Amino acid sequence: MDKAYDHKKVEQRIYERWEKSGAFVPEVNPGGEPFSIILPPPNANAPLHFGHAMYVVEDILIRYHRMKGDKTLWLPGADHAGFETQFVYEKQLQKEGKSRFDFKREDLYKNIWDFVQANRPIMESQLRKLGFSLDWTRKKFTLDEDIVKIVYATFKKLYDDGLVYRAERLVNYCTFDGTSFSDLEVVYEEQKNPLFYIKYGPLVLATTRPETKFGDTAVAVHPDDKRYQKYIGKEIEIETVLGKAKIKVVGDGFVDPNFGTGVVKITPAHDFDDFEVAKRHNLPLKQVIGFDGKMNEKAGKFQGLYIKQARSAVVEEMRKKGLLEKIDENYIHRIALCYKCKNPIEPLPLEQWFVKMKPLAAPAINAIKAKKIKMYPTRHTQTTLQFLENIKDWNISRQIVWGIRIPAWECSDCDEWTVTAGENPKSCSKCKSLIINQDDDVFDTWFSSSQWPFATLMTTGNDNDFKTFYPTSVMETMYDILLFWVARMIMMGIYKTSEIPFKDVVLHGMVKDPLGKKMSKSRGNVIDPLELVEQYGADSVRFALVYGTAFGNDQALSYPKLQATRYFANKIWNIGRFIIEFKPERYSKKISGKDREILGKTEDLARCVSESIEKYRFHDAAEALYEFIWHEFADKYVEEAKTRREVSQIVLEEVFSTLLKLLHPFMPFITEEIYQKLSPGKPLIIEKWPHFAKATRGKQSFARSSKDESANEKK
RNA sequence: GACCGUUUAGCUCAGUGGUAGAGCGCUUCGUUCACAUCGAAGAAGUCGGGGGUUCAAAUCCCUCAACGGUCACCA
Repeated sequence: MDKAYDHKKVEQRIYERWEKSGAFVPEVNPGGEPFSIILPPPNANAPLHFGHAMYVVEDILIRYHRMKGDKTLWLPGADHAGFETQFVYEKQLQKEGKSRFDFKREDLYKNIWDFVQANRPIMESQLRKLGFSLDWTRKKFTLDEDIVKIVYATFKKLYDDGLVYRAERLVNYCTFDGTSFSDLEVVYEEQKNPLFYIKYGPLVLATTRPETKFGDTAVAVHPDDKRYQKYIGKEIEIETVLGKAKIKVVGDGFVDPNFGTGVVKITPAHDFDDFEVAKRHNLPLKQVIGFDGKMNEKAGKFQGLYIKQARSAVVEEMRKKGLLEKIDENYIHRIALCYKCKNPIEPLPLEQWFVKMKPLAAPAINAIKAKKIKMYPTRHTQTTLQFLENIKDWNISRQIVWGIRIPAWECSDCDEWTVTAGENPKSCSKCKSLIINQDDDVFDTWFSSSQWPFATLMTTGNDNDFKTFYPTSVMETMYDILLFWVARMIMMGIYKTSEIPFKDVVLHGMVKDPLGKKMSKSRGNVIDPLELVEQYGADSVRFALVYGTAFGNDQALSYPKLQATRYFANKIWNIGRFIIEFKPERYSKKISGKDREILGKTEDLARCVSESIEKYRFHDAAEALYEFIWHEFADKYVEEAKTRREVSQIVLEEVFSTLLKLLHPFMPFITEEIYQKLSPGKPLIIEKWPHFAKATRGKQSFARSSKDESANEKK
């Protein structure tokens, strides 16, 4: 054996051997209890980031259960990541001086498809380099034909059940990206913007958006506001930048008499509140901003100006006409931004497909409250319930091409929609007209993702997989997509299969840069996990991510910690070297008190590690392993063994072999490599998990209790 | 505005009622015999502030503060 551990000589060779031997497929334990995790599918278009490296905790669970003899499945996949991927692709087009509008729909789709197919293998090889024991024979892609078929069928079922409807509503529209978004994809930012006080005939009102005034169809005041009661229900004459006009005054409780002047302009086509007010008072919708982000013909001479230009132009005109009473320059409010390009989101009226969420949320709420689905750390339960209890209908239409095209056709004769489970309809389902056109839009990528657990297991090619592995045991991902993904999987899973999609939701924290800042491309502080794997070895990176931070908390990437875990790997290597290569002459077959003691403590460690893994307290397990292997086994037992007259090689090897097994889920490569040298034959990955008696030793953590005992010994 | 998280040794962080811990850093010593990627010893903390419960609080309760985050339609 080399004097120091060299991961570069080991990792790839070991991984290939595991994969070829079939160790990753559940059939390796045919008689065991099912244990399954569906890997959150990484975006197919991009290399992995540090969040993905945190999937190491899934590998720990999988390897632990595999060694325990469970029929264990970890199913990998890739996500087409609709808008995200198209966005990346469009950036690339931009560099070439092109835009998506230079291509026909089919060509653009084909190009992105090729782009994704070229990138996907990178991501998959990276998962291998991290040592993840995924069953590659069952890998799925969100655009696989059989997956798409299931997504279509779900949409059809929702439609038939009256849970999907098409309606013209205000949607969150990004005029820069040219698509609408769901509420979750809107981010809010505090900004200081001028608040303009505008004269409306006899009234004055405050607004941040004077350019939308062409879309006003009323003015609202609070019904009890004495100042304005005489106007309610009447029309007032106002002078505008486009000349004289008449406008209705309505009384509505939503108006806060204490804000501004207590008068609000009602612009139903461009404001969510106003849209609701308009519904209550039967006010018309007047759209003055187009989907291109420019003022339309209803804005008169301001037509063609972008929103921001129009705002200053209108303000300037109002100033000239004396319509501007004052400007509050220090007004701070929150404005809606596109989560991706950070430009303002425009509320615009658009016909879209919506999913009625309340009926879907109710059973999900019940499942969580009844503890059929549990969350770790538990604090996330409240967040999820709060979201589900206040849920609104979900806009699932996206105006992009990269995704699953919505299987709905509009009749050009009767305007009725025909929805199918994917097949092309011959004619309109209502009037039988032959002239029908498919919706151009595609599904929100989360709509298909929400079906991932059952969609994958139904399409592995193995008919028993769904029956065997659904509901899955654990859904593990980062907490930032709890609402986007996990909550929706619960709802769609229960809707489609009448069963929960998974039992335990386990959520890891964010890996931040060494200064504790979130990694992001714009900040330029992104660290490639694979570079660290190259430098420190996969085992060290894995262990560093689990060790030293309570599971579920955010952590800053720490180079000292990576170095420490690499030293740890080297320490283990050298313990192995000592036991395997430096056999002194004085070994005996007698088992001494010291031997019995270390055997007992090792059993305690096995219990501690097992219990910690099952409670998703991976950091406890890692710390116990680190402490025991280094400071108990190596520093005390092995050191002392050098000076003893007689040493039991059997105990030495037995304990060490147990330690390798316990450590294997965390550091699979080095443990496998040493294990093969210690006892060539059966791969460690499918060895039996160490046995331990059920009895507990009290509440103290293992690491501490072992320390206390050694302190006592000295006395 | 509501909710959540964090606040413990110089740094990064464990620790949910019973005499304050780890890694890194620092000090001293040792070690040619598995490992200098080693070993032994040590210095270092009013556990954010204040109040309360308890025989006992870093840990439970109340309150305040700072930082981070999530959700919420206020023009």
